[in-house]
Amino acid sequence: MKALAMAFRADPLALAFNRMKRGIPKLDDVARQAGVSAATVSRFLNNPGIVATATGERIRAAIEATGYVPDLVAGGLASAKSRLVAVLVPDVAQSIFNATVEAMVEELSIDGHSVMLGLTGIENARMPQLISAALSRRADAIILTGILSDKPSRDLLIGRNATVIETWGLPPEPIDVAVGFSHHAVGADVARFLRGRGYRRPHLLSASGTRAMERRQGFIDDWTAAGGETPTEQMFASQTRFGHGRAAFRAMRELGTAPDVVVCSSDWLAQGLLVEAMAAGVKVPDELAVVGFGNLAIAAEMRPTITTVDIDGARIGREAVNVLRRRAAGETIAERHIDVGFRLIERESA
Amino acid sequence: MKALAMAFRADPLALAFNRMKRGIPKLDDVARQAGVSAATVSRFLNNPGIVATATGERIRAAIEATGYVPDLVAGGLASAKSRLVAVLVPDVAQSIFNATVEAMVEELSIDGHSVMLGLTGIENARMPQLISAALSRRADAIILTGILSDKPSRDLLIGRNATVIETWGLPPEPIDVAVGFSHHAVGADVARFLRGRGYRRPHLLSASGTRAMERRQGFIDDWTAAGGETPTEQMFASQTRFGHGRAAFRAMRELGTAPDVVVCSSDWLAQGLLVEAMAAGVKVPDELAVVGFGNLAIAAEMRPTITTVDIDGARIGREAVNVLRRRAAGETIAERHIDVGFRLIERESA
DNA sequence: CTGAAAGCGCTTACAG
DNA sequence: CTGAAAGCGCTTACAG
Repeated sequence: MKALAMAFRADPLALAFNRMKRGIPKLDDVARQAGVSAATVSRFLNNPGIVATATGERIRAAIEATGYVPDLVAGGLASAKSRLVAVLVPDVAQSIFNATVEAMVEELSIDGHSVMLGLTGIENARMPQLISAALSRRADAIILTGILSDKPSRDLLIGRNATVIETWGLPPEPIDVAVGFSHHAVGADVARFLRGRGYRRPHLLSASGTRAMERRQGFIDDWTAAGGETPTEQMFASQTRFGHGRAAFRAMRELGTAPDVVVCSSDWLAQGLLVEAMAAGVKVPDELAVVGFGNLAIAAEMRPTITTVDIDGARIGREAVNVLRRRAAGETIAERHIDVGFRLIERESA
Repeated sequence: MKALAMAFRADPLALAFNRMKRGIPKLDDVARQAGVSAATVSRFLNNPGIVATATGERIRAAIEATGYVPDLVAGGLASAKSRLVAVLVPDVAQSIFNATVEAMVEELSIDGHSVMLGLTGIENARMPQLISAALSRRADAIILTGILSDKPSRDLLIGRNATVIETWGLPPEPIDVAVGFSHHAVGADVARFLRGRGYRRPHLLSASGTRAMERRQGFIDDWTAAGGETPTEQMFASQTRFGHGRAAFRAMRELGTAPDVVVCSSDWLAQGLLVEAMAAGVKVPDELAVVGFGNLAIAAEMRPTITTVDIDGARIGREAVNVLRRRAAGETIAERHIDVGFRLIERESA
């Protein structure tokens, strides 16, 4: 059955025949049925208000009767608006960006936009191909997490005057608009908080990504500026998963000086650490305190609950889409940075 | 700058002017530059082998020189192939389907397909709109998780002879092809396993979704058929998250008869239960055993490690894409069901 | 408020 | 192996 359809594909006449047989109606069919021109049907579809009520009603009935579904591919070509937004994230399996993606997709679909999802992979290796794919599809906008560092891609996008929203960070020179927060400030805030709580020997557990590195630097800058010793630390190649936290716990125990608090670059790390500490009979936070990052659902649910930094990922997604909305409404966006901030959530683990 | 671009949009002449000014090259520009016809450039792009080597080289150089990026919207309209696949899942925030989505996106992008991501929401409420959107975009295929139960959508897809892959289940009558496993069999297997381990008073903790209900039924059928008492149980409205496991633990303690094992419909539930049990000083599995579902990363990382049912979500994604590949290669797919099976993973918690 | 017509940027059967 | 031409299904300025 499918093979048959494929065989037909090659020949336009056969294709037309095939469509007739299968009865996929097009705009013309609706127009004929309603006794109006194709132009009027198109207007009704895109801007019902400008069509006479009676005409509109006939068209509505014709659409219903024919089961017409507009061809957005053809529409996009004709109008130079794709109603498609590319969302590019590193991964989706277990990602801190998932709440952002979810919020974006929901907001965009309210506006009648579709989402083209691209996974850029570790270190954003596939970013250039995905940018190119987004341009190929004539995406109305590209939303990505992190900062676009690939120079050729940047130039391409700037050259095309593309709408690009960078999220989860505030680069000094965004391509277009950035929605995020200062990772450096997060690190500094955590340092200040821990100092206030009387901790003296922090140990940093970080993923090696750009953003985690900025938080780390923020912590170190603030901590040492206040006279603290340079913290001990451990780094992980890529993503920080639960398992790393466990491994880290063991490695930490072999350090010369025992830390009194561990600053983790994700709640997954913090969780892994916690589980391992409990299994080893180490009391948290009395013998070892733990701070996470992200305020994932688990942070509030673990025992002990995890002190962490809350990032409102869904809000980042909504703000990003909101920029697109304002643009679509003709507004010129003056700000190039939209800071959604963050909140340190004090719980039991530190 | 953006507002200016928008102002231009309305007028095609201005648009053409705008493009020239901004220099977005099209196929014709490449053809002119290479001294060949547009048809030949198109052929080179879609099937380099049928173009003479020297010609191809000139075209390649012209593409490079102009910075041409093909317009897949126009191409899609002309060829009736969108190279777009719609992937429809309930959510992406914390979903058991994420590994499947990830694998699909990666495999599809290898084939040069883009992914249109749709979130169907609780109870797949937005499924009909998303099906319609996918058809509007002329998606080459629609991959969805679960079974498509909405009758109008089913009819629409069947009427259009659409390529539809249903995943994570094996419905008796798939629309087209289904890739998944038997949830009933999972439940039965878990029952058999626990009986073999000597457990006598299972307690079922289930989400109310279709698939969880099938596993529950499979458990009950097998358990009672073997002479077991009908298990006690608790149900959750929608998704099963970590927090539910904690709440469930407390509720369970008020039951008349204390269960000796809890069968959870997800690893998140199991994890929540475990955390709460540990906090309450209840020993797992000696005083209370726990079984999860899904074999998420955390299942192997928790202390104690969680006995669960492994579903190879990534494989489901790959198999689904593989069906599309075989179709594209002209193969007729005889099987309507592709069973990827499951594995009970025996760990410490039960 | 509505219609006729041109055009969006490609692909592809046909003919050479 | 290559070109000329028709066509994919819409949108929209123009004219009424």
